[in-house]
Amino acid sequence: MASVNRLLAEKGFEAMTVDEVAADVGIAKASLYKHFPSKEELAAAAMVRVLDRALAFLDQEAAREASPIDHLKAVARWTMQVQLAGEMPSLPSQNSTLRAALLKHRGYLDRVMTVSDRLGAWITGAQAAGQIDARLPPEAVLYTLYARACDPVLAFLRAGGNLTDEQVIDVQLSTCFDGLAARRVT
Amino acid sequence: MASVNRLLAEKGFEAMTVDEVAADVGIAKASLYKHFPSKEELAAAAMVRVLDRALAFLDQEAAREASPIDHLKAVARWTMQVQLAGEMPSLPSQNSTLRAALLKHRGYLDRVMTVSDRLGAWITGAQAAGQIDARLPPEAVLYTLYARACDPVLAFLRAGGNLTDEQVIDVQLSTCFDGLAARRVT
DNA sequence: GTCTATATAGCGATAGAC
DNA sequence: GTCTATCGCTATATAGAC
Repeated sequence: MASVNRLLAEKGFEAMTVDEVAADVGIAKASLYKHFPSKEELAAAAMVRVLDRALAFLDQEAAREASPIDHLKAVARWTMQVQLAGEMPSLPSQNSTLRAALLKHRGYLDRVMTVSDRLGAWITGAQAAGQIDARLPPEAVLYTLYARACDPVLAFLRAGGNLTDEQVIDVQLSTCFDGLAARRVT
Repeated sequence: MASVNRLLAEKGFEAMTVDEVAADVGIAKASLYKHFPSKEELAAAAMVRVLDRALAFLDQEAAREASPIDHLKAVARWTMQVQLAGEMPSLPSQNSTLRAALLKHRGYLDRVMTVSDRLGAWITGAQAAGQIDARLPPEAVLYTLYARACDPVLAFLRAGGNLTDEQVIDVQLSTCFDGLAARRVT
């Protein structure tokens, strides 16, 4: 599962081959197919796994005393940390066989819905409290947070070599919540 | 070339097949291979084409009387318009054979460098003028603008059905430059 | 330049022995 | 549950005639 996660993050679904996964795990391809009926199901299991990690983080975060926007920032930070650690399988926004398979996958859809509901509560809470721009559609905020999982800027900034991983995340957290434009009042 | 652009935007490099391109154009696959020596070169030509369109837009924009940040906003808007029009071939941030080919492709690299230089001038100009947050590394701003070309939020917001394409772009322009957090002073 | 036909290779998936 | 061996298909790329 960890191998799939890493390869999926590294190369994407189409470029990842089942042979590679099997080789990385150290078993035969046929053995892998005894556990997962298809490449799509294999990838879906990796997606479910990361969503379970996300749900566990949300539980932990909900127990913490903080304002809605601080919870959202913590979520964004966690998401980017997972991506930089190479453990975030990239979501297929493009049309693909994986996308079709995920849209029929109960376990995946249920988890996405649960995560979205819980983030949605923080988003509307933060908007009501004047912490998140109330003019933005809540879905736009939600999608923007999800997009932190596949933000290509993280890898580019890291590749630049001038910033530590934590600095990269701080920059992106600032860009995400405060924008590129200078703020007259901080 | 337009077919490649569209298919590349729709399905990505790995999922796009040369057969599809040939069928879409209405010629035989072998005929296509008389013009382009490989699938990578075919895709690279599409990338070069969109970069030339970008350079033409930068010329036009440079002739307009405006402050650096307004130029940058216009560029971001143009980029998102092209993406929503289905004419933006997605950049391969992941490892792939295309990425390797592009890194050896003079025409592509030259154009990327030229675009980056011209955007870079506006970025540092906007930072000096206090319009862009001066604490952000200029590369972070540059990469963030490039990332508008493959922002998955655009497609998700459009799929939601509640916003017109122009509204989607306005929301994302606001998110990009002003951030998710509410501004105390606008 | 365009076509038909084909070479070549890699991939997802399966058969069947142990 | 794991293996070796292989099927069937599709993809990139090429040969060679017109």
